[in-house]
Amino acid sequence: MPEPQAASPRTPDATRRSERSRRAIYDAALALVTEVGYARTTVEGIASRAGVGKQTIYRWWPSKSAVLLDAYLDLAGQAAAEAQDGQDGAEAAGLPDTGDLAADLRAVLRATVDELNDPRFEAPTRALTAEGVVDGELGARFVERLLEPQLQLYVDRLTAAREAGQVRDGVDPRVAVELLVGPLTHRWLLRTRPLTHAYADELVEYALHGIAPRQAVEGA
Amino acid sequence: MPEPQAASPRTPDATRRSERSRRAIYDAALALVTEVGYARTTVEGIASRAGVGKQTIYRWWPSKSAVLLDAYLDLAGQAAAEAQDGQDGAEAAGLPDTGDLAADLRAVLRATVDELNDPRFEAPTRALTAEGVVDGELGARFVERLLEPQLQLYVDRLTAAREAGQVRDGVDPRVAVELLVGPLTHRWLLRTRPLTHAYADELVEYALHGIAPRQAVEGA
Amino acid sequence: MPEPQAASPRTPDATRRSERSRRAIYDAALALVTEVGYARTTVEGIASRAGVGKQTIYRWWPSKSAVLLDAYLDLAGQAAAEAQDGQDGAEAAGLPDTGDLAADLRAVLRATVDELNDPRFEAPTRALTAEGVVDGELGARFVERLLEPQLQLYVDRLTAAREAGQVRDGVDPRVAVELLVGPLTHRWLLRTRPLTHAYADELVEYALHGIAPRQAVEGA
Amino acid sequence: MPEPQAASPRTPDATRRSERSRRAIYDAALALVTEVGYARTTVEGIASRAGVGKQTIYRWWPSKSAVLLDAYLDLAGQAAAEAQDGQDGAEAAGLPDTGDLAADLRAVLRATVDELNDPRFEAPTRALTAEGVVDGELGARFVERLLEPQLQLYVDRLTAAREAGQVRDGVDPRVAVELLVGPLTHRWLLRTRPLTHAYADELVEYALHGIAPRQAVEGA
DNA sequence: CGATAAACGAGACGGTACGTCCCGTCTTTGC
DNA sequence: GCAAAGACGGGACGTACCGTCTCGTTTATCG
Repeated sequence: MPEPQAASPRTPDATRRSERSRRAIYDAALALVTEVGYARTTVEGIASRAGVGKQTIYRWWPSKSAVLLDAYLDLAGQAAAEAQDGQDGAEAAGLPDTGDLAADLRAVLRATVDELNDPRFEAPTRALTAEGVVDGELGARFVERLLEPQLQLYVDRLTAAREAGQVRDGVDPRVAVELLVGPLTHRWLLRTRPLTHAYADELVEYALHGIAPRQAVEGA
Repeated sequence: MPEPQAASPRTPDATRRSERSRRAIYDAALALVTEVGYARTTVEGIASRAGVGKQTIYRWWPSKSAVLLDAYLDLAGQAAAEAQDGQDGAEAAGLPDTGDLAADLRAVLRATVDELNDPRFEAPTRALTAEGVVDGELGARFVERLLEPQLQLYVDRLTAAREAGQVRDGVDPRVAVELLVGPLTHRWLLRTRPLTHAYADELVEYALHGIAPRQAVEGA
Repeated sequence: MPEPQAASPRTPDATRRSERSRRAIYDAALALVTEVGYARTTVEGIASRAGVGKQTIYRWWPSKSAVLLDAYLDLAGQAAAEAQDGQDGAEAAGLPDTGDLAADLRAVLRATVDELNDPRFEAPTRALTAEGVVDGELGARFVERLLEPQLQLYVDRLTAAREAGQVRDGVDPRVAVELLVGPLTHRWLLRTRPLTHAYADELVEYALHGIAPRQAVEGA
Repeated sequence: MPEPQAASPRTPDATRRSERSRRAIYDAALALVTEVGYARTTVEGIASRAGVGKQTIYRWWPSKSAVLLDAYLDLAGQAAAEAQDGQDGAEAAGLPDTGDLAADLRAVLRATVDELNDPRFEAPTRALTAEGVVDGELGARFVERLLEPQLQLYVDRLTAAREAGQVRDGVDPRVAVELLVGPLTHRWLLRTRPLTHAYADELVEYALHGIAPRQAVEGA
């Protein structure tokens, strides 16, 4: 039953789309970005490596960066699904909550450090971030689809902590999150210093002091 | 063919360099990046706009990004010189030290916010940062020539504060700096939230709490 | 899979063919060639204009030129049928034979001039002729199906004239035909000079002199 | 001293043109047309075979057919120069004039037959003629640069013959030329019959009868 | 002060990739 | 089971820039 309402002139029919090609394009795009870098990755190269016509790429994506974004989201989705399997599965992808806020944050930030240092992720993540810095639209989608959901997990965990009295009233959890994540990102993006577990621990320590209730600090 | 002793063919004679062309190239590069964005700024476009032969660009710079970096450093240098004129001039570009650490940091961070929001700086800064994220070598030069000297000013101010007992012993000033600057950069680069004075103030508050001496907090 | 007795997969069943589509394809092909020229007429364009799937064209024709050839033969057939209605119909499409060879040939050549100048025919005739010049196979079909039958009419008329003593013995009627038709075609194809009735008359005069019996010329 | 008047915006500087590339392009174009035919000759193919950038072709010619036209004119020029060397040289490329008109024309038409049957010329000549049939502008240039000069030689020879009383007064030499050349072209382009010396001789015989003075025929 | 050599403006060159148009094939859906 | 629709792998289009390479033309020391 063809939907008569939708589908403007130049809009292809998504139901006929080749899954095979989509996968091949994702794989080729990620491989090329990793191997030769973003600037030297070309649509033509992706098409040729994926064994696909160029038009098949241009039919579904407007630009190289858009392809890479989807390829990356797909990769992140897979990685998340795998990680999920290691947990009990029921309560989805929340941050751990053992009651020990500092320990929980250290674990998560250390994991983030590891991921950022993982060569499998490094090239595409850098490429997309850089592209998003310059191309507002791509950046917005990147943030919306990937970054914000992740930050929201921190916000949730910190909100819980505040309700448990571990965080000072009046602290904006959003700002608190950025106090942790901002420096990490800064170091990684700008390569000013190596990104280590020790750095993650230090950040957690300073940030938690910064947002702790006054008496909590006193009692420590 | 008499071989002169010095200066191989590939090394142009910098003393004969046309200052006029250099300036025109900087201006054209910055203007184009601002007007059409980094990706659509081309060496050919810069040359044509500057009324300069392409070879004159390739003679002195290896790539588009290198031109832009120099153009940007030139711009930053001018801006710094102007800002300098407002100060007493003798003790160069140190951070203010009124004794009130929080107030000093708020002032500096607010100024940074203003600069990042200045459309005159935004496009080239984003362009160079993004390029540096992906191109390690350019990034390194960008950091070395521009970012590190600035961060060092913070480090100096915080070191002074620590000696004055306003910062907890054992706190790494470098990490403390990143606690302030990292979140700011994060917000600006990724455009997750608007960059305001209020945000700068909040960061200073939380960060200072985080690195304050225990008793200082207690006594507050 | 039950193999039906006749019609291999590659041979579609012509009895089920859609007459409606065939007509629409002919019309679209001729219209496009006339409007945008042969080179910019595409199979996709014909299909879309005819409201027909591309495969419907490829099912029945091997190439763009083959479609156009059939479309043209169809058009020529219609034109011939119309012209026929003006005659007594019984003796089909022979050249007129009033006994005055020169007058008969003038009439026919003038009619040919008019047809070649008819914008309805010009574009497709040029397109097919040009294609046939380069593509031997298409050219052969074009000649066999269209040109040769027409030239044969001239041959017949001239043979009759020779038997009536109006043409010198030993003259090859085929060559004589080309003496008339060749120059006409030459002028039309190569656009060296305008194609007029006067030119047709002149050709008839010279050619008839050329093939006349010696005494006939003497007696004239 | 740069000429300030000439050279509109997008007009390249012809004085800097690479003769090497021009030659390579001509050779590649002619070779490809001969080897794979006009339709399957591509600008990309010519460029690649000539070891030349595509832009170098598009800088100097607007289309594939224009390239081929120039390549062909070059070839024809060379061939003419070679042929010239065989003659006494002084009186350029006029048709022979031995006083025997029929013999002279037979010689020339036979040479034309040989050239049209020469595989070295066949493919490009067909290609250009066909293209000119469809593309009026190219056709006009082809006729002007190549065909008309040749036909003019015939016109000159026939005019001389008329003055010598070998051609009837009142005969238009131009039409007379087409009486000879038209049928030849017709047979060659449309491949209706093989193109032979005998055919050339027959054409000369009939055509000369057609344009002979009345008494001349009588006296023959 | 005039010679000379380097930097300059200009832009042609061999290339690579762009994003688009069609090719001819294949697959899905509906009549 | 043909037909409309159109996605697919592929090839070529004509354009934009790349970075290199001559060209004359300034320009600015040096002999």
